[in-house]
Amino acid sequence: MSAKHSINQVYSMDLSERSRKVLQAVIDSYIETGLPVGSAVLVKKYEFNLSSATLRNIMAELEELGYLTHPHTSAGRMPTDRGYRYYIDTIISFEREQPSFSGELAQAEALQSGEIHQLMEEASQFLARLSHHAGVVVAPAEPEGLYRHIEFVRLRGNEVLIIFVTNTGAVMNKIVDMDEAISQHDLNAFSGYLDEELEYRTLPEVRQRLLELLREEKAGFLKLFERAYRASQEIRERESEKVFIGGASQIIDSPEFTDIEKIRALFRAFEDKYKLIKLLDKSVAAQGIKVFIGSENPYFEMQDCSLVVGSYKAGSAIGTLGVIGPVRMHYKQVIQVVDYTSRLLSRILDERLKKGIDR
Amino acid sequence: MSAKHSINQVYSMDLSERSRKVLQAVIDSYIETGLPVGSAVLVKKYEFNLSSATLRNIMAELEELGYLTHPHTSAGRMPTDRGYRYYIDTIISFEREQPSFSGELAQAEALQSGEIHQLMEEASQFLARLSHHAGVVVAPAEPEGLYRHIEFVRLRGNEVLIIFVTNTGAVMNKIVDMDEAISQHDLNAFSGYLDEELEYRTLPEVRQRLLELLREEKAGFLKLFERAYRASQEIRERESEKVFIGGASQIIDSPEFTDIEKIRALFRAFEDKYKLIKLLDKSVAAQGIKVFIGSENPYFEMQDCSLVVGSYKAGSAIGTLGVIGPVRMHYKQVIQVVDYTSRLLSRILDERLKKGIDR
DNA sequence: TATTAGCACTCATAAAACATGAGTGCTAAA
DNA sequence: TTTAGCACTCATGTTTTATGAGTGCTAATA
Repeated sequence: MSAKHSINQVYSMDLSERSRKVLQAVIDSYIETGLPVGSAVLVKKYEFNLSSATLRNIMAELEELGYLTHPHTSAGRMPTDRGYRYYIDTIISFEREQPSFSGELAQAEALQSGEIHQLMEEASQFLARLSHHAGVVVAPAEPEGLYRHIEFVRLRGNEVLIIFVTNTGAVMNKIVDMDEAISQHDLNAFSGYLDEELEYRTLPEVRQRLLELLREEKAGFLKLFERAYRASQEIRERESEKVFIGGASQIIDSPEFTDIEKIRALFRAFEDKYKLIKLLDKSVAAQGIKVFIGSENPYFEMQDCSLVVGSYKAGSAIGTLGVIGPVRMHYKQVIQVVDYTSRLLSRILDERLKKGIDR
Repeated sequence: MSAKHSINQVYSMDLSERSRKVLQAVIDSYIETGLPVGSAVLVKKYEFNLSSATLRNIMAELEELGYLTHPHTSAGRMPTDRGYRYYIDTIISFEREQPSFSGELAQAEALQSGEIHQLMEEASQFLARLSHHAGVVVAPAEPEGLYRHIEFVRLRGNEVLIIFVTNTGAVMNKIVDMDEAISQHDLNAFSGYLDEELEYRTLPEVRQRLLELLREEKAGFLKLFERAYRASQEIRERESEKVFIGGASQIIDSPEFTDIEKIRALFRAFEDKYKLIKLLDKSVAAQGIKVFIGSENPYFEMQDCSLVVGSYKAGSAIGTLGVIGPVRMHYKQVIQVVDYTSRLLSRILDERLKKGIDR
């Protein structure tokens, strides 16, 4: 599914079928147990018709190629980041249908009626529950939907509350300070004017049009235009900052995080939402799922973690979501969960969107 | 400041001035270093003109009374929860003015213009930063402010978006499904009607009045009334569920939490926002700061923590806020921080409120 | 009577010594 | 090319052995 990291490494040829099977067995076993895998274990658990000595030779080979390591001489083998990479890129395969999730699906569908941010919050918990790791959902930079209505409410002489509404029912608001008092009557007139002017536009178009109108305007609502435009900018920034993290405590459950220092660093990173956003947003270039394994991770606070990222679309806007967990995670399952959730979320948002289209 | 736990214990009399000083010294030293305090340390660090032997006798006495313990025979003394309780109730004193915070104050003031939830989010981080523990802010069960405006936006035939606005600029919204189509024109008429009917009422009054109007209503807007009322209920529940936790990772820094199990339990508890709300809300009976020390804590997941809780008022509504940290915390400082923040937050909200009053 | 010096005793903690066994790499035979 | 065999390594766990901080108690002292 991911390509970036495999593109300039042609490793599919330099491994015999047998070696690949051994690598898979080692990784499978290690993912399952968390214990370094010795040659004897391979003989017992898997059906190679080979002796432990032969398997030792093969593993030594795989180690030379950088796919496995040794914690120390007398220990079994465990995968390196590179080993995991190979495993994901060329060994395991994915099926789309996930009948095992269907029980949980009903619950997710129930979200449909909720508020959009609540939906994302619950989606992050959904990810966490299914993956047994931390789930993250980042709201799209641009809220979904088309312009539907703008309302100005005068709070006090100079303070005016601006409310934007999209046809999907998203509500965004901002208090602005006008330099001079404006009557509610004038505000209503302006609102009506904008409703006609901006109807059915996407939000980027709205901002664009506001800017044009602002420039055309000779007098009258000049100040109001200017404030509305600025508000639309600020709202956009504010909305795009929303991150939802579910099941962060699951991280602690992983036996790999015995080291308090690592846990601390990780939770610090979780608190720095801005970084998280950048991390996820940067990660997702196109469609599909992308996996970052340990050291591949752009943020070094997270180099003990792996990251499985996907995207979902809300109309024209694109949001990101993913799972953060230890490097030793059940990639196949997690990738399927992320894939499933991203499509689920897209579908739910799509339905909301469709509802709004013919108002 | 707190009384609950000291009311039925008359311990102020049964301790000599000297014993009290020793208890204070032990607790001070323990809070500072985290190490059990031996008699020799007391001689060195504090100016009792007593030998270590005498201090040993006094400490043995304090132990008998239940204020101190021994981890083992050959270790120094450390406070029990009861010891901390005595310490807080009758030994330390608090000053209101906190010049050391003033540097941070400016930053907090800057919050004033932000959205209310962002304000609370930042307040939780403010608490965390100043206390070096986790900071929690719970939104008031009832949003501040008075009725200002209601807006109905038709999204699609049967779906209507209801937006409530208070005179403080709080915006709450909810999508409802009408059984039959209603024109935007009718919705506007209804909105105008409600604006006249509900102006300047508090939100509980609004709900009350809506219910009355609903009963009086023979026909016409009956269904709309009913939906508006139900929306107001649901919004209330939703709004009251907001909890903001800042600096949760600070918890991990405390050397007391070496035990991964404890950390995990705690973070689980943090994720269960509903419980947190109950915890804080139940804790604050009246004005003032309340302290829960270790086992005094109503939730056993948190019996290794202490809790310093305060309240703030937003108009007629009351919200809670506090700090959660290890039992060995710098109570004096933390109490001052919570006290300070609660008054700061009240003041900021009050100013917002005043602005709204003469619209 | 209150305080203190002195001393035997306790026990957590750290270091050292030792045993165990899982798992390896290598060699030589099959 | 595979495998049996064996010496070797080294993390992990256990036992042993100091070390010393800190106590409680007793008897001397002010």
